[in-house]
Amino acid sequence: MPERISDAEHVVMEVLWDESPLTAQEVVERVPEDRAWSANTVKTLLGRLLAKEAVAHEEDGRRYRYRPLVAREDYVVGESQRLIDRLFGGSLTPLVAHLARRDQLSSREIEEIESLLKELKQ
Amino acid sequence: MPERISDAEHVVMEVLWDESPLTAQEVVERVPEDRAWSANTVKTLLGRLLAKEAVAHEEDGRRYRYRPLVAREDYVVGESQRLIDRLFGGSLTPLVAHLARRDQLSSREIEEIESLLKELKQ
DNA sequence: TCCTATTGACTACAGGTGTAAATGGGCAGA
DNA sequence: TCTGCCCATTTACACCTGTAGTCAATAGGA
Repeated sequence: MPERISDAEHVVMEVLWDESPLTAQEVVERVPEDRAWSANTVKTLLGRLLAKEAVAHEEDGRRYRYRPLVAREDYVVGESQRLIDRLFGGSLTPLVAHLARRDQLSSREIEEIESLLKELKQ
Repeated sequence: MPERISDAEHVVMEVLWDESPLTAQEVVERVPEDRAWSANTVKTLLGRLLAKEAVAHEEDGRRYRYRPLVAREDYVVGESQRLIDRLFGGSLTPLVAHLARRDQLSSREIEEIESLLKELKQ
């Protein structure tokens, strides 16, 4: 059972999911600018992710290269399910209904979802 | 800009969304049993929700009656959007795709969503 | 009138989180 | 060999969160 990944840690995970393995320095460089984190902050987060066994590191000379242990897919599904359980009694339909009604769905999106569903029915 | 409502606070909000206004004691009685909170815990949460202006209270004799200031609809849409922004670049389609592929969608749900979308297209 | 139960306010406290500075070991250049 | 730099680890610290105990006021019963 992997421990929960916090918001800040998630940002680091996204970097590693996008490309890995990376050194701490490389992660620092790839963190979105709007975060404006110091290198130390990123290293702290990497350390915590190591402790949570969400990433692993392998030695590479005198540095480490980090790579994810948790699949993005699993994280994403887990978080989504958590939200849906908490807010919609576990069913996806009301979420779609909510967002759709709030005009969050363009007709392009509607069609995308429709064709997705058509595939699934087969 | 309302402050973020924590998980535990959200449980209290659900009670008040379901029925309000309620006294602190009544909220305590309606909190789901699996939480097993002491009355003090619930009162602390109510106090924090007051501070965050997520609920208001009006005097009623020597007690207060609490009622939500934040609409459930707003909270739900806000949290959903937050997740979708964080994980899916703001678009709902990949969320549906993910959950659907992971077999989270029964054929009944698929049909519900389909008919929902059909309505929206009109 | 005095005691007790109730109620809201205040305080507590450990663990998580966001953010980072201090520290210590090794390597490369002077 | 000394010195500064780079890297990972350790420590720090304030704030949030979950969970609850204590206190003071008050109202109702004895």
